[in-house]
Amino acid sequence: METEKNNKKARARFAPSPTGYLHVGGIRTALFAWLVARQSRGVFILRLEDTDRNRNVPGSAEHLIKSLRSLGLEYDEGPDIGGPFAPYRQSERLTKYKEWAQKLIDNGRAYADPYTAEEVQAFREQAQKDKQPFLYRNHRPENPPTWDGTKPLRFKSEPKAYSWHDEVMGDLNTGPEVIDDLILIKSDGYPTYNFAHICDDADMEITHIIRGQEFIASTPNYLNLYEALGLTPPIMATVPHIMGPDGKKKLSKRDGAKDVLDYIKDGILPDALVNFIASLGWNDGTEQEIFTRKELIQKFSLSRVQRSGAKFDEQRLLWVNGQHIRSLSLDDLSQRAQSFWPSESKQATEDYKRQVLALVQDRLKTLSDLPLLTKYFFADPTPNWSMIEANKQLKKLSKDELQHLLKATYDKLVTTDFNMDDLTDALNALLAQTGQKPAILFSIIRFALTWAPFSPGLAETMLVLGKENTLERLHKNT
RNA sequence: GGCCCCUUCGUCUAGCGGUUCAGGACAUCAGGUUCUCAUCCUGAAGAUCGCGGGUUCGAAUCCCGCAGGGGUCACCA
Repeated sequence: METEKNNKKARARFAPSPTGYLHVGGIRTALFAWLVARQSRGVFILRLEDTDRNRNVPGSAEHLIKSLRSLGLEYDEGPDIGGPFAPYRQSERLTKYKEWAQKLIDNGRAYADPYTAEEVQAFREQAQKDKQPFLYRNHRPENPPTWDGTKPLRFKSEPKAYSWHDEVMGDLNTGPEVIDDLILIKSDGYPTYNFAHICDDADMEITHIIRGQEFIASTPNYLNLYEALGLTPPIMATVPHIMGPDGKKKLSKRDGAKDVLDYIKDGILPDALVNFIASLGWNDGTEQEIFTRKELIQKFSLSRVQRSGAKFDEQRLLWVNGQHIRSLSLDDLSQRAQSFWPSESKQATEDYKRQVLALVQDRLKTLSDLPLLTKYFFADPTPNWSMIEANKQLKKLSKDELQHLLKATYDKLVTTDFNMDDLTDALNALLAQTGQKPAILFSIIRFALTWAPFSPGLAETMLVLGKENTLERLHKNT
């Protein structure tokens, strides 16, 4: 059957329900749809599926929108920005669904459901007891009442076998036994997802539906509905779930699936998160692991998406993030780091911060590591001699001996020009002069300057701290 | 229970009948980079390709069973 229509401009939508925040599982279908749209220089659409009034959570639509923007998944049509097929909120499109429903009623393909919810529930329980799948159509009434909007409106299905192509899953087949009379419009007047998404996709000229695995079982029912409405189904792609820590069940909020905005707040770069999520279940067939956004748009293809679920691995996310941080220019990194500096840095100049940043760029796994890594560049560190006790080499020396080494360093540096070459020469000269191993001399100097468990190279650190500051800190510890 | 999908190192994966006693990446461990941490580089360990049958000169790759896992059978999406 057909493969991807990459040459044609896609209209791909992300259609979440505003029922909470977006986690990595949810963002993945958004990302894939976005990639398909951008790849074909087509259109990415956000549509809010808010037809279940009980599940809507106030504020979650705004949160969803913020999440998409934070990740750089900009949409071209959506509830807040409009577009040629507005509105993009299903609760504002009720008349559209009524029109589509009327077509089905007129063709004898929809009818009012005369049963009460309790009666249907009784049928369902009986089926379960008999270990049979529940099919409403086995109870389809012979002479249903006229639909007046107070009862659910059901689709009168025509059971048959289907084969169809899914961009991710390949060719799929089912028999007629899975086709049933779904509810099109609920008794509260709102359409079900099953009906609304088909109407909207048609109205909005959607070309690609990308959705989670849970919809695969109902796809034949949708195909039946498309036929009854005289519609050609869009290209469908079913992506597997991202798995929770146990590796078996899909990742859920219960497993602690984080809000994607929290990753950004924790210093994960949007490009890194996008790279990571894309490569959870997708690769381009080469050994490349790190992709820029541009490369993803070029290389992504639904047909190379994995059919099995993948476990979310935060370790790997951190590695991907580190790779992206390191590939950033200093300018770019400075921009992104702005809100992550420690409070001690308030007085520091931009230029000084840039110098510090250059030293720690290779050491950042996330931007939120910044305070831990840089504090001592902005405020005098507090001496902590227990760190010396814990050091295998230094604990062999007396405090006096250590202070002598610092004094010698001080004296040498007073007459040293603070540039990389002269500092390196001075340190080498001190090694010769004191007869100490680097493991002793450099360690004690590093402690005196930073009192931190780790820091960049000695000469670089002194250079950024500056001569005055370096001498002062050495002096303080003698 | 019916229907559908999935199953390669701990994890993410490459692999589409032979050049693979299965390649890469994360994580782990060891070594190198004048001190630490990190980066970077090198190396090690780690998968009887879920199991059992077939087809074939030859199978992780094709076919059939089985098992395990997942999804679904809502007036939720």
